[in-house]
Amino acid sequence: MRLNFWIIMEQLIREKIKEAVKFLYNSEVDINLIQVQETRKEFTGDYTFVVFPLLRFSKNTPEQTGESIGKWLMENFRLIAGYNVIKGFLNLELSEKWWLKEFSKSASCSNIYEQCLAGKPEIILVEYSSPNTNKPLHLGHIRNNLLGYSLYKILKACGHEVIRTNIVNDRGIHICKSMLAWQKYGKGETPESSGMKGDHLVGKYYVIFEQELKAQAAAVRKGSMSDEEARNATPLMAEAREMLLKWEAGDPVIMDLWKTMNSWVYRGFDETYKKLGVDFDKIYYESETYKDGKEIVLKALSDKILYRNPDGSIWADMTTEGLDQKLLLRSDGTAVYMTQDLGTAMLRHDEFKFDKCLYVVGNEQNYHFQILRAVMKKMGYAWADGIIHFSYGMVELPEGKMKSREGTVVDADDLVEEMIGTAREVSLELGKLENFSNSEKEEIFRKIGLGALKYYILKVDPKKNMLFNPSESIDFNGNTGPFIQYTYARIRSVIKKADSDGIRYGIETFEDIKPAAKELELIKIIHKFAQAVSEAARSYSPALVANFCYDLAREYNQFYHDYSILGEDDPGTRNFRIALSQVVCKLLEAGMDLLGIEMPERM
RNA sequence: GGUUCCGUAGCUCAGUUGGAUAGAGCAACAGCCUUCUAAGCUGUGGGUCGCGCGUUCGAAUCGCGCCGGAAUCACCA
Repeated sequence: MRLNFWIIMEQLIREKIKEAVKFLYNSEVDINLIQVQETRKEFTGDYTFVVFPLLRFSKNTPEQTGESIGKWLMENFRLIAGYNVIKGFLNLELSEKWWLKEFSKSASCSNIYEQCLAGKPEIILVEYSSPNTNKPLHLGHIRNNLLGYSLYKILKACGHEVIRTNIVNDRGIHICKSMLAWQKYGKGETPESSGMKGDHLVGKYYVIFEQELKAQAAAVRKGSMSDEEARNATPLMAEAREMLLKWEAGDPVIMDLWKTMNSWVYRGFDETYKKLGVDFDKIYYESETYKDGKEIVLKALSDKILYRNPDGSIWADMTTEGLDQKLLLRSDGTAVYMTQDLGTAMLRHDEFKFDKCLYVVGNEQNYHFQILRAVMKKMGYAWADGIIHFSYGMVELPEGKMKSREGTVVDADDLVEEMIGTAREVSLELGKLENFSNSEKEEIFRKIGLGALKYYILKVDPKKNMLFNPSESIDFNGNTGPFIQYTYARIRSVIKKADSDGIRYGIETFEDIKPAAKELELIKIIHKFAQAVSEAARSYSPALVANFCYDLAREYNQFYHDYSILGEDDPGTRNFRIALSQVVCKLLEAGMDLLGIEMPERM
């Protein structure tokens, strides 16, 4: 198995330098002192050796030391074709022939991810999406879904067995709120009768509940009552609590309503998931897992790992781990959020025996997951080490956080439609798709609109909060999804023309080619693909893949602009350029696929 | 107040385990379509990497202290 050769090469060079130091200065040097890195673009060379740490062995100036080592490498390491020393930096050049050979090897390699395989394959669960069934998905969920799906793709590309899961939060007081509002004010409205998407319809009644509650709270409010107290004192809230009790008791009327309204929501969610292109292997429902959680808690209580308060509530004392006391079961015996997460984790481990379980959940829940892992470890489940909270940042609007109560949420469906609409507008204005049918055009608009949205979100470092300004629409130029898609479509078009012109091309050894600077540059970037993907898998960051795709596309566009491909007279050079284009095309498609972005063949 | 995360160009963001003169895009300005797609390419301007101190040959990157922003500290999820 061939690993990433930038890294292998680096290792090789370091070993050679160790040899050089032994020969030249008669000292055994710790290999970790030998720093080799990629040469910065503005200097000539491929790898740079930083000589400063070795000065104490050479007892010479940085320049002299670099010069001596460079000379020795030239004579004793045939892959090095040249070197130069600038200040304390020794830049080493690999031979062009070597690069060309590597290029033809990768170009003819059938498994594009071959070099991404690193480390031993693991079983990894990825939990993402995790919606509530009382309101539709919004921009925050979009970031969650895209990150989760992309992580799945990236980890899988690196050879892991990855299972996508979703936990649906389908029980609790918030669900009862929308049910109650529908019961009281809904007049039997259904998705069919209203023409609304199921999740939006249910979300509408959740909002109605909140409005009604606010009005009632204002009416009952007296004296020094806090907002919270006033809300809890309303008749409406009392009704909601009563409904929750009935739900837990399995009241047939309530269960029926619950199932009906949930089914509306699921149909709505499915539509949104489908549009976003995300999918799951296994869906868990909180209404089914919270009971397992209770059992785990009760067992731990009898094992004296937990303790019971006089009021009957059950707690974990996490102060020894530097955390707080944590409630795991209410005094009335009902489950809290943590309870169901314990149950779900256990179920998942029983079912899949995962090495890692990745929770794609916003950074607002950092504390929750810290506790979850610590509690499970305290209970003696060693595999809890595999619980990893993939914590991502919030999507903020110019006026701050999105708040459903204040109506400042950006709805997922609306946003997707808007993006496709903008793609349509821009595309029609450019007028490049005239001989396409309407359905073909719509398919292209969809890919571009979604590509713009997905790339916009995934190119940002996941752990950072990001800003979305709805009044400035997402760009289609520059460092964007459509730019990369455009580059791809352009290459497709070149290859199509080569075919229709009857030009013969293929992957050869390219031994006689004298590559131009831009072409060599392209070859080098191409070979960073594996590095970007495996690094993205290691650090859980789709952004690395996104930024790699952009670099590659930009480099190709410059190359495309500077050189003629099909117009080139020399067949060997022409063939080489077509091969370069083909490989870039393949890598862009693969890289964007890791982000869940589809590529249009024309645009 | 405790804990965690963030602070890089007017705006949105990159910046590998510390390394050379800090990188893109957007916005502004100036060029380039009779030739494989101009959703592109080229150029110009724009920076005290929040502030200070320290660690060292070398700091946007590591440590400490401030300043500013966010999240969290529920018998909510």
